[in-house]
Amino acid sequence: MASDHTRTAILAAAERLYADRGFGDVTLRDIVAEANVNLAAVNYHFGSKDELIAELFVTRSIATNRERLRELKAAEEQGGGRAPIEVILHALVGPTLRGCLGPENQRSTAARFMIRASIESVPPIRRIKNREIDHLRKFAGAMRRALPDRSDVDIYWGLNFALAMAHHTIRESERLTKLSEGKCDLDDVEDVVARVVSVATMALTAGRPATKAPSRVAAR
Amino acid sequence: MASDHTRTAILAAAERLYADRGFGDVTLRDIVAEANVNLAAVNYHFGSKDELIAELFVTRSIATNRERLRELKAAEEQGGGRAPIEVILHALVGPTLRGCLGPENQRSTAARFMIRASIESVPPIRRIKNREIDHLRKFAGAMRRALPDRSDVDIYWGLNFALAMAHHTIRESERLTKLSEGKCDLDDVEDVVARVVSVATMALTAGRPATKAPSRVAAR
DNA sequence: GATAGTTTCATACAACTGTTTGAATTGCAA
DNA sequence: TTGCAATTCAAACAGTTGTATGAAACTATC
Repeated sequence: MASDHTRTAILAAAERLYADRGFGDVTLRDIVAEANVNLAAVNYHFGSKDELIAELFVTRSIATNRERLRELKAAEEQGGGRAPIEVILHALVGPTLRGCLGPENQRSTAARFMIRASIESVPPIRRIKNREIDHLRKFAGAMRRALPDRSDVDIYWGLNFALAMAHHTIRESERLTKLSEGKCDLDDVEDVVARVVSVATMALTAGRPATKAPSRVAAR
Repeated sequence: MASDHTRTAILAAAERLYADRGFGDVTLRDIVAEANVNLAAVNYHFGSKDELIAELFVTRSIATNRERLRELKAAEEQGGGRAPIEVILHALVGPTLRGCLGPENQRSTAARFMIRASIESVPPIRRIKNREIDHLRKFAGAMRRALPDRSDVDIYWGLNFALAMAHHTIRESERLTKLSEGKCDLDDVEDVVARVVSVATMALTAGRPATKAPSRVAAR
């Protein structure tokens, strides 16, 4: 019962700070200062710093996965159990990209926190992270249904590359902007999503499905 | 002068530990224990922990970039100043992938350290990292020469996606193995390189070169 | 072999970490 | 109001961190 105000303030402050500065740099004292609560409040309400991080991660993890699965299910139901591969990939990378890119002021703290979590991987998060594999398997299943001719290996590689492009673009968005001298517009989120989905779709549909190596590259 | 033995031992131990466990978890005491030297030796030989990390990163950074550029230059000279895009991409992602994947025992500590550095980005490294942009620009230049019809934007996105796939595959290699139940063979490095190069090539060559969006994706 | 310069070593230091403690304060039910 | 539990708070705790110190052990030159 009670107001829960302190708990909430700690969660919000922690998420914001972790998202901005990473787990390594943020101390409990930083968090309680930002939240305007007493130092001991963290241990009182959460037990330990690790449990605070874990709660943060679990909450956001569930929310993100739910959003992705919602998009996926809607697409599959509409297609009678089989959604186009582009739409599946859209459901996979869209939510995260939309949350982490776009104009500065409308970027979701939650999404930025999740990116941090996927990068820095502190112990409390690493322990939980295995569940995500089950989540990804659902997408692999949908992709298999969309591309019944492709081998499992190709499906998993396509899934891997789709996540790679989405996450890397978010993580290195600053560098890409600088490298391209602003020519790559990271604020146009839907364009970014379209590019990632497009390339991932090509990766999954091009070449001959049967053979192991998807293409030959001149070595010399 | 002198033996330099201590210096070298510290560098080697630090690189190994950082590569394995990340910057956050490894203390100076871990390093000197692994190197069998006295605690004060680090500050004596390097000045500070940050300077040790910086020296490690600079050294490896130069070496990796030199290897990539060597492959690139050889290819361009052989092609009369214009190398095929596949070969350029091969030079870009090949060295890193070869160093970080493959059978456990032959993975290069240096490459794994660089991956850590590209992920955890501690302050001393962040300061140096800007130079890499100049290095990437050389690859962007080569890619532009290989694909004169492509817009700069597409070139940079292709470059970004190529690095994305390479780095993400290395970073999440364990998860990909687990997700695919071993079906994706991360030890077959040349297959991985071929896949990354193949997809990146498609990203750079498919669709119509002129328009901004490389392809349309069904939004519904 | 004495001397000067370099390198090692054990030890101490100050700063910071997450956590604990026990007393004060608050909120609410009887 | 009284009583009791939940919550807040300042202070201290024990552990770890990177760094500094000054004496000891080397190494090479004369």
